[in-house]
Amino acid sequence: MRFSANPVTPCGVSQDAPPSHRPARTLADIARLAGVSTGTVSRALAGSSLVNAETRERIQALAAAHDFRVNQMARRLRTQKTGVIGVVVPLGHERRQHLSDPFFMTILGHLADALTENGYDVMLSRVIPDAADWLERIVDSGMLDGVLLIGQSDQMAAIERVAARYRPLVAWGSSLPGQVHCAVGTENVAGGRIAAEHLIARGVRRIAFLGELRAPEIRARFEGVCAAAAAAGLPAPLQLDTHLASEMMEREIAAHLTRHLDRIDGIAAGSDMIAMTTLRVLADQGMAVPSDVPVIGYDDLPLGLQTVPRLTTVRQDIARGARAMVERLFARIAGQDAPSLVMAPELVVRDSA
Amino acid sequence: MRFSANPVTPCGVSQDAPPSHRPARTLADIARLAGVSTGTVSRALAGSSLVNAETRERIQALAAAHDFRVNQMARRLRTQKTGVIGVVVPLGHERRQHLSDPFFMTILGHLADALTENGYDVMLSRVIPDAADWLERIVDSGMLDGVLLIGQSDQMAAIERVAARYRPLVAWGSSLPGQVHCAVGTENVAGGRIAAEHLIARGVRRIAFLGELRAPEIRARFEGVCAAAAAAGLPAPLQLDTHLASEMMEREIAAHLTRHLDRIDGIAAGSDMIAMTTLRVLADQGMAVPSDVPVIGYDDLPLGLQTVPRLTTVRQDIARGARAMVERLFARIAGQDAPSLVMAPELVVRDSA
DNA sequence: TCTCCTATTGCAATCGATTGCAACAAGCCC
DNA sequence: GGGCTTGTTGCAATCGATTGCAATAGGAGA
Repeated sequence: MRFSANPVTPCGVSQDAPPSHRPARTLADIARLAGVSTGTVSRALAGSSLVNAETRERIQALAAAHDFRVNQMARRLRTQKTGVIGVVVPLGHERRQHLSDPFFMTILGHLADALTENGYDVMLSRVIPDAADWLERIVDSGMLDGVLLIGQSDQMAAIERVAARYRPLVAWGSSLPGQVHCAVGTENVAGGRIAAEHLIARGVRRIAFLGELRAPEIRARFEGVCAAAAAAGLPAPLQLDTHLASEMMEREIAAHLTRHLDRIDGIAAGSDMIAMTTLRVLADQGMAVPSDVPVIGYDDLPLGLQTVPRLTTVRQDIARGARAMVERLFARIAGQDAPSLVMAPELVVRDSA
Repeated sequence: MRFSANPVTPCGVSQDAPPSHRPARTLADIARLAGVSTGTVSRALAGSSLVNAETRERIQALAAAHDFRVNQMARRLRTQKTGVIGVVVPLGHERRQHLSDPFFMTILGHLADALTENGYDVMLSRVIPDAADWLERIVDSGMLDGVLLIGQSDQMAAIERVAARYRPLVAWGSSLPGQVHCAVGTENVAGGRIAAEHLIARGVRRIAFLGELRAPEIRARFEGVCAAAAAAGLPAPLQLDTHLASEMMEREIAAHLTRHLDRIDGIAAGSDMIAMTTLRVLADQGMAVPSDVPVIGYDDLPLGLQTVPRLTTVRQDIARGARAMVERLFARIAGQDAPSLVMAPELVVRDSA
């Protein structure tokens, strides 16, 4: 805690000096005090060179003394720029998935960093797309200069519809051929293939894939896993639905494994969170990873470094993806065009497979 | 993915029917179309009983057909209610701590849920309090109906100063005697004592505390640990600074443990994230938990269920805390008074201690 | 038929800033 | 001294909605 030399109150907290005058709420208040018009005050506070340097400083001092700050609502209405970017998490399938899902949070953190560094505020919405026009409501609210979507969920149709007329919109997720909206993501089919090939190289022959297929990303990863298995002449992988809501995930995986563990010898998880939960369940069941059954994840969350054993996974460069999303969004706000980005996934071999 | 029966484009996405008319942007557009005044349109869209049911429906239909949505900026300027709550993460010490810290994210998720359920939007700010008036800028921006602070960091003075005049402000964190701002948190001294007592009951005699003391919460937990040790006639615990930025944490803990492991026989961590990283480091160093050295965390994050061994910890009921913060904030927005809340921490015994 | 009441609707002020344009003074040159 | 530039400042429209009050029409009641 920082203690200053000021008098200290009973709670052990120093009080900075209060402003000596009563606060002013509007430009007009300051204008009256300074004996000028509101226009001049507005220009002075904006640092415009149109106003005399002396008056400008006098007005700024006055504003500071009355700790005046311009009303952003009014300013933004007038200038038609809000300085706010919406970061939206659509939970189409998986309504129970919590906002605290580590993948969301990792990418949200990077997005928030990039946006605040550029002077934008972040408006966070976790929406359950009940109404068909959920995205229209967001983009047409007049509150936002642009929108970033974390994941497409099962809302491709709604996103495409809006993107056709609303430019400053960028999504994290898949780019399908012919898609009009700008998306940043990794090549999920290739990623799935890489994961499976790694398992196969370790001698796995009967792969289980944990994850459900309604989200396009997860479905693509599964397709990659299937392709690799087919190419190696192995039987088709066993696909086991796994919901992302953390409360249910552990029970569900445990049930899957007790039922199917004798029929498989390696696990490709649809995400790192699924993989981490799987490690936990396997430990409970007395199975050793990777010697009894190797496990590979997908995402490369920082948390994967903390597990025992450390998670082998397929890396999506989330930090780079977030930067790319913000770059593309700014380009689109500036009226330029910005194409989708598909990043190559990368195998990260640690200890679990 | 949901496929509808509509014609399908090459990207495999169905196109919903576009609106048949060109979109209307303002109330005045709709008013012209309907042959009424903007006032009537405004009332009609608000569902006011002042306008004839027939006209009301006609206007609503018109608005829907031209997919019109009222400009929130203008509406909010006029009504002086923004419908937005700021959720602010001050990073005073620990500037490098990332927004993706699981504790932040867990509480943020709960706050966001509670706020959106009540029809509020969430504006997220991660601020590094360089300027002395960082909080004034936020509360006086005119964009927010209220502010929730996640953690007080080392900014007690700034928070107290603003809280003295700005009512709708609630913080997560400590309540010090005489404090004017409303805080919701747990009794950290008691929590620290509980943790240490549990270790001591397991036979630990030389406790190490991992965490740095600039944040008031962590400091209080350490005081509790010290009190318990003193009460049991044990030597003073060894306090080891641990930064919260995840990149540094593992290296730092590893360095601490190689230096001091022979002098301690039990570890109380300042937070669950520190505890989880400690488990990971101990596994690397070939130490068994809890038989060689027990480890206890603090927070009870959902992630603690996923570690091997499962984390023994001191529970803060984050969900309840988040609900309490939102309740108190709403009370304050409504002009009522709302006192601070100090919740009792609770020991959660799992496998790590 | 006249008055009064009620159900609708329009008018215009208002929220608090920004900004193009006009106005004005001082200074300069010829 | 008149015309012109330059540097400042004020005026007033504007952003897009909300809302108190006035105005109107039509019907009911006496």
